[in-house]
Amino acid sequence: MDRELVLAALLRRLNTVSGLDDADIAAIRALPIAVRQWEAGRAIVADGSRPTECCLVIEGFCVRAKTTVSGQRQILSIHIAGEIPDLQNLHLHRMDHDLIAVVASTLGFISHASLRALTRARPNITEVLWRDTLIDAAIFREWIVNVGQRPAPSRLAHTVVELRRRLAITGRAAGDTFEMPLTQEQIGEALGITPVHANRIIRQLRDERIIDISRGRVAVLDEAKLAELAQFDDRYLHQDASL
Amino acid sequence: MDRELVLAALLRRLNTVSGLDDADIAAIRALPIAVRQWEAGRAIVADGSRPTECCLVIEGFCVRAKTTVSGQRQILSIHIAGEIPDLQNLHLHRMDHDLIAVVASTLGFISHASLRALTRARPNITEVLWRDTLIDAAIFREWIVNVGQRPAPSRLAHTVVELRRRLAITGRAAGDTFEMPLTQEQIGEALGITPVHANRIIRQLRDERIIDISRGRVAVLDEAKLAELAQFDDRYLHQDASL
DNA sequence: GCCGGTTCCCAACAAAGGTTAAGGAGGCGC
DNA sequence: GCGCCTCCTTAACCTTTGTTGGGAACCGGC
Repeated sequence: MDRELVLAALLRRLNTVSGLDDADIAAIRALPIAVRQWEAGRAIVADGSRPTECCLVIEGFCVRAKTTVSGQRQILSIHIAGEIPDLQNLHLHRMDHDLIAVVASTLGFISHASLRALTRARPNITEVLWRDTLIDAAIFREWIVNVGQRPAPSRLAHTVVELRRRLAITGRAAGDTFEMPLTQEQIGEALGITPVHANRIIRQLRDERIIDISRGRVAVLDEAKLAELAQFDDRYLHQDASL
Repeated sequence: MDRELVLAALLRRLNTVSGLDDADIAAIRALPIAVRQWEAGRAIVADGSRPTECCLVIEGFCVRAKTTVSGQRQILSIHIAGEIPDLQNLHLHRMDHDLIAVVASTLGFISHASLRALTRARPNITEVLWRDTLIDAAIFREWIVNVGQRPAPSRLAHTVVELRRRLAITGRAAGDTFEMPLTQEQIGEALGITPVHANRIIRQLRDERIIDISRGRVAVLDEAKLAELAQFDDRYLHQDASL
């Protein structure tokens, strides 16, 4: 297993606050992680459940989503390798949304018990994990702005730029194309629009030669126009603790 | 000052996880809090700033909001007495949105230094504060669903029911009416619609005798129809740690 | 290679929400 | 009491997005 690679991705993300010493890093490396393969479309943690472990994305893509009483689904976030999308369960106990693998993925499961032991023993790690959940919340805030204020083409552009930026940190968005394995229906669920309208704006941005989204990949055709549309300000990602 | 009352509200909120012992409570009570009056409309913490203290709402109403490059504003959350709307700054350092008092308010400021000392000394308190920020994030998630999936009248209904529920916990929403001191423009900013459309749906819900919003107060006229519209499921508030 | 499902694509029409513009009510300072 | 300012209110018109219904392309399983 490329356990080393996974831990490296996780540690790089956590370490943006540069508060981890060697002993902290060793303790994280020593965490027992159960690696499992997950098939596309299968729920990892279901709304209403009370999980006893957290899920580290090793390879693949996951989304968090809520379904309303009337059956509409809203995607809340997209998660990539190196992230722990259900870290909040360490203190919230009951899921208020679903966590789903959108493509076949490799996942690592870490028991709450071992994470709690870690945070009790090492305050540095507690702060770093806490910070991680705070960045998660910052991304939710920007997602609210996206869905609440931007017209659909800008919404799509912003989401694409955010994902690209996050993938780039782990070296997965080199060049002008990167993976975004969502169907048009799922893109609609993320942006708060219908699949028909998602198709319309994807086509529109393709016709305007700004981005081309097809078969789970995004190709950036015009960097400048994309930036213009997305109005992306990366401060909310809190990548650099010194800024 | 009714410092006792304030601390009681704060402790009740934090204590939903029932993880605080007497020594923890004593330590929180011993926190140095600088009480200040704030005028309506004035920013408490501005986007881009690097605060050195957290703000406890003692009396009044605050909102968090983001302004896009093109000048549109989205309200992200509404905060009431007993809450600490900028607790995330303890680990994020730089604000990615504004915190604003929407009416004249009494605020208590607690230095990051004293909060950090507290969390370093008392792991229970760390977990409780961490949990508080996680509930904050859970409310953001529901806000995304609200803005992304519900039609405008349901959006308004949901927001009203959520605020009412949270006010009720602190005994501020007894009976059929409660305070919601937002202008129609601000209601629009919270729901992701224009002030004109906000006015339209407020009028509509008034005409249909469901709720009456005027002069900063909400009167619930028809409990059943309101519930029907809002489709409110309070699980996301995580009020009871045992569920 | 064929078949059945999913995904993508598209057009016509309907509905929700945005824009512009303007008048009226209420509160506050002088 | 007057004037100013903010907030509320409304109408007419326009744009974006949703709905319905269909067909084409792709993919995995047999």
